[in-house]
Amino acid sequence: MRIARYENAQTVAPAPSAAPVTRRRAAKGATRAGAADDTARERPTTAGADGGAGDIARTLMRWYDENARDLPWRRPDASPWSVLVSEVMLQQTQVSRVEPAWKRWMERWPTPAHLAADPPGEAIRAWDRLGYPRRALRLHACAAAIVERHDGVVPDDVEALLALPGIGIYTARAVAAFAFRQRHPVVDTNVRRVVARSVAGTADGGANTTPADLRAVEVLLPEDHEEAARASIAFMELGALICTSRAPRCPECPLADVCAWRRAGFPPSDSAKRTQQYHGTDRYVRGLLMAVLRASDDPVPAERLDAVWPDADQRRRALAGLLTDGLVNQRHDTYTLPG
DNA sequence: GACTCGTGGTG
DNA sequence: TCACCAAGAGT
Repeated sequence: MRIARYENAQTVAPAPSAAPVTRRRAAKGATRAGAADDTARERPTTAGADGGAGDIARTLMRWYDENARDLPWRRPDASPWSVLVSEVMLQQTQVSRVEPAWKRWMERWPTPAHLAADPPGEAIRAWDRLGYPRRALRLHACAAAIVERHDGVVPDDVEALLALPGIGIYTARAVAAFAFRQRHPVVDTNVRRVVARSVAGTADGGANTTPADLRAVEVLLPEDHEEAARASIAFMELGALICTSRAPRCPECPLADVCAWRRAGFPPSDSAKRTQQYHGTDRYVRGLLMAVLRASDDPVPAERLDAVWPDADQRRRALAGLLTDGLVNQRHDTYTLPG
């Protein structure tokens, strides 16, 4: 795990303190020595005293059993295709926004062959406002590749998955682990953060998954494949629910007793946050153009696209980019989603 | 490795 | 309010 840089104190979550409810209990008076920190009582389990790697995974799995969200793509009857779709939708998009879109998507296109049989523009339209519509286009291309290369069956090995459009280092491993219950380190931003804090003692992980990250997580996984798959999703769930980027709930964390970041006094991160404005950017104008095209069943005249944004130069850049990306087709002076 | 690519939730 | 940030991938 790459050692994190330090960010300015402003963006760092305050070192977690006892919640009011724990204060009340403390006021009643804990007499046992060492019981003053009754935040420990709120933790369902604690990691083993030796702090071994296996203990972290097992502690996390026990915590996961009690605290995991009931998400449809995690259910035992979820198909590999449905898991793959969920993973692509979840790339940079919150669970709360993905869930309804995923349900509609799976009802309409229950297999790769169903999706591949429809034009890519329909995938882009159904993607609606999930963001990054190139993901929809790649997911459609992914379905077509699965049909062509794998007889419509989602492949179960990482290398074959990695070769599919829109499937990168994270998603390939996530599908192999969660859909096929294989033993692979699955490293996303949540896992990088959990391991950076609990093991390395730094506030956050790196921006991308490195081979070193994969090795650091691999040694934490149980040997058993099914248990490794459960541990992997438990790491992610802890990062999503407890060990969050902004306001971690350390008093509720099952790893609090072994957390290196906590032991070190919650040293801040110095990772430079890049100021990202959205409104008025080329990306924003792309979004405006795509919204018009998604909403129309007929070819859209250029004048209608011209109306979405006053800056003609910016409009032209955005539209050119969309054409280059294959998200938009041009016919004479009209535009459509790709057919 | 830095940069691009949407949209909305949140503290 | 507003800056951060959310299960990354591709170039």
